[in-house]
Amino acid sequence: MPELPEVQTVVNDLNEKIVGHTVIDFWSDWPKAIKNKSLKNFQKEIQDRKILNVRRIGKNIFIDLSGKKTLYIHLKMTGHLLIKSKNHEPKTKNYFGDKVNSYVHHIWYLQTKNHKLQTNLEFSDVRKFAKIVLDDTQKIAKLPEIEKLGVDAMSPEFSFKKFTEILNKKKDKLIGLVLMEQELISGIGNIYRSEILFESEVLPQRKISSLSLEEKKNIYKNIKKVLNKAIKMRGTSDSDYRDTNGAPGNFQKVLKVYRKAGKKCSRCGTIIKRMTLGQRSVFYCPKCQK
DNA sequence: AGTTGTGTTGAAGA
DNA sequence: ATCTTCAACACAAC
Repeated sequence: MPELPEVQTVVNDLNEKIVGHTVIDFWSDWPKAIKNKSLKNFQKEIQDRKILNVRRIGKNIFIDLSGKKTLYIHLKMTGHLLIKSKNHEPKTKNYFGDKVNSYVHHIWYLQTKNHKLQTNLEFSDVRKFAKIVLDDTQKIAKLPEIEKLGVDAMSPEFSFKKFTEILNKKKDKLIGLVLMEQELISGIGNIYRSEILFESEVLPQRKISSLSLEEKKNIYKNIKKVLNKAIKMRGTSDSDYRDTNGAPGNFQKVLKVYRKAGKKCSRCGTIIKRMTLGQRSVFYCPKCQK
């Protein structure tokens, strides 16, 4: 499941590999993913645009194109972008044959100006929940779902003061829910909320109003720490997520509680528990977390 | 072989 | 307003 660290990994890869390339064609067998125009118009409007820059807010990816257009992509649950260069195979092991990478429903055909490099940007998405929008950069920024996004969890603007302000507005809510709410803080999903709260030794079902200053500081610190570590490890490939080479990340190797129900806590040996919070599973150690 | 779990987000229902 | 449920969709696991 792509959350902030996975999306950051993809954005870094795209900036490294496809900036400067021009879109020469586009193919799709699932045009439903394109939210604001027909396949035909999408193809017409993206053609000959140069890729200038790639950025993100929370889990949302923005590919800035020439002519003041932006390609906005949300990977949702199983979406991942693959970069396949025609001219040279990836230096490392080739993962493109893996089943998880085989559900390609959209392809951007790219080319460098001198025609030296031909590259496909392919979008694999088993469950087809992903979203693609192409529009003026300004209009993308004004989309309701973008405009209402909360502060990005890894941005410098997300200070402890800001975190406290957010918490103060949500005193009656549960910390396990607040961490996931994209309109409050953007970027944290189901995997990292469990991991952050484990590291913070706070139970997910705790009410905001019951948290001490010490606990709040601890949670804030661990949001940055856990996400940073996950970015360094190129994200979690618990199920479908893959990087632009089709390769899995590494953070699943160091998960402490996520999907560990029934297993022993790495810190104290107590059996890790699972509960449902906001229609999703949350995992915790009943002894380490208070 | 049918049922269930999986999790992101937006929309619909209460 | 605010909370809860569902729907989008496909597959693995039971």
